[in-house]
This record gives sequence, structure tokens and C-alpha cells, in this order.
Amino acid sequence: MPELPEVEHVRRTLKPLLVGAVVTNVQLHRRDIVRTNGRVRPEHLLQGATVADVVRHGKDLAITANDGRTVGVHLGMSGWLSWLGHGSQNKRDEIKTDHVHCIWTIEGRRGDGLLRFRDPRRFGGLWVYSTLKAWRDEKLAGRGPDALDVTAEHLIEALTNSHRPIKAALLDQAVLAGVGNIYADESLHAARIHPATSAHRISQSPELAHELCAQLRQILREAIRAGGSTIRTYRGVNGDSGSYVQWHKVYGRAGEPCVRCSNALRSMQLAQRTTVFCPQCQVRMRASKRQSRAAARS
DNA sequence: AATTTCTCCTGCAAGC
DNA sequence: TGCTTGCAGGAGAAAT
Repeated sequence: MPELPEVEHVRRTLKPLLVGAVVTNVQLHRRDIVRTNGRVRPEHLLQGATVADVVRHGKDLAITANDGRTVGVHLGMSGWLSWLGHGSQNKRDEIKTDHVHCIWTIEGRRGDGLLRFRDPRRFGGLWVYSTLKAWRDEKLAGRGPDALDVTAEHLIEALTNSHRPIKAALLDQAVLAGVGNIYADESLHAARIHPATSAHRISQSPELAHELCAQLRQILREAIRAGGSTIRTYRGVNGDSGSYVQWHKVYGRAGEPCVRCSNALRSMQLAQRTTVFCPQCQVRMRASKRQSRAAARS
């Protein structure tokens, strides 16, 4: 389940391998993994191009060429970009050849290799654009700011008058981009906020908004440093597992004692997601009786 | 209009 | 052992 830290780890690994390299061949094994309408030619998927950059916003990735051609990549739930170079250590990749939908042949300064897009569940996909700007304008349309750059002021502004649970708001890519189930739960626990707390309550308290923002950004930075979180299937470009799972305080730990207060962590369904939290030290802020009556009247 | 639920998909694990 | 069932969830569409 690649979220911002996993996608950023992929980007950082991929960038030095691809920038300045030439895409000499493209094999598309499944037409429908490219989500753009119309005919797909190898040139659309960068055949013949020299890679200029690998960029990211939230969970979205883009490989862009010197002439502007850009391929957007979203890993969805089970997407995996892997590098198979000369003398590659990527043994796992050599075994898993099923569900490989696209293979790019790369000739680069760091050596030649194959870049593969594998996605068993196909929640992910590829998008083609003629410019990087088109990717930003179309694919990123409606996305909130990248979670690494989000400010408390933005959260306050975006959550004013929002009455859904704060957890649902954090998962909404229009509010901020890059947070999924793992890092939503982890940041709410770190900030001692109950996941069912109404979002506008956060925006009413600058202190809480700043705390949530600071915890979220710190957790994301630490997770990037650890190479992300490997739950089941996620692997880095070279087949490496993300080690941030060992730092998870709540995700996947229902029933275990809270590291802060030793109370048993609980699990609940929220925004159609399994949500793990500590009922003891994650305080739910409820509306006062007077506010509830006022809300009922309006 | 804001918010929730549904839908897509496969692999894995638990239960019988 | 082999079957069925349930669960995992990103994000856009559909429903409320």
C-alpha cells in the first residue's frame, strides 16, 4: 500500500538511474493499464526519449523526458516499479514475472537495465501526456498540497465547516495529497487526536492543527528515511523492504498495549477503513450540549 | 453541496 | 488437504 513515503523512496531510487538515460524500447503487455483514452504508441510511453526528471506529488509519480513527453505512474495498492540492471541484486524481481504490464529498456550512464511496472490488482496505472505541465494540470487537478509541505494554516482553512471525521479528511487527496491509511492512523495517534473527531474541531484549535501538522510531517520524513512501510507486497525499486513497520505505533496493532499509556489499542471502521487508535490517550472532542442543540435547530 | 458508499482487482490467511 | 469466505484499500463514480 504505497503512500507518500513509499512513492518518494521509489522516486529517489529511480531518479539517478533514469535521468540522462535513453529509453530504447517499450513493451506494453496490457493496453488497459494505460488509463488514457485513444491509441497508445510506444512513443507515448517514452520510446526514444531521454529522461529529464522523476517527480512526485502525493502518491502520484511522473517520468518526464527532455522533449516534454511525460508518463504518469500511480502504484495504487499493489503497483511496483522495479529495476533490473546488469548484475542486479533484484532476485525477487527475477522470479515474479506475472502481472508485469509494461517494460522499459533503458540505456543509461549508470548502466543498462529494465524498468518494469508490475501491478497484480491493477488499482494503479499509467497515464500519458505531452508535457509535464499537462500532467500537473490534468492528473493533479483538485489535489491538495503535498503532505510533506502542508501547513497548519492550510489545514485550518481546508477543514473549516467540515463535519466529517478528521481521519476521513486526512485520507481525502483534495485536502492534502499523499496520506493513506497507515500514516493517517499514525499521525493521529502521535497528535493524540481521536480519529472520529469532527474535522472542524481541529480547525477551531490552532494548537491542535499545528500539532497534527508537525506530527504528520515528521512521521512522513522518518518513514521516507526508513524506506517506507512494507506490509505485504510493497517493495522498493531494487526489491528492498521498507523498515518503517517496526516504528508503527498503532497500524496493525489492534489489541496490543499502547506504547504511551499501555491501554489496549482498539480497532474500528471509519471512512470504510480499518482504523486503529488508543481510546485512552486519543481524546475525542465532542461538541458541547449547547452546540449540539444549535446544530439540531439549523 | 457535502459526505458516504460502491466498485474495480488479486493474493493471502483464517475457518471448516 | 482443499474448499469457501473475508479482508486489504486508492480513488473516482454513484448514491444519499
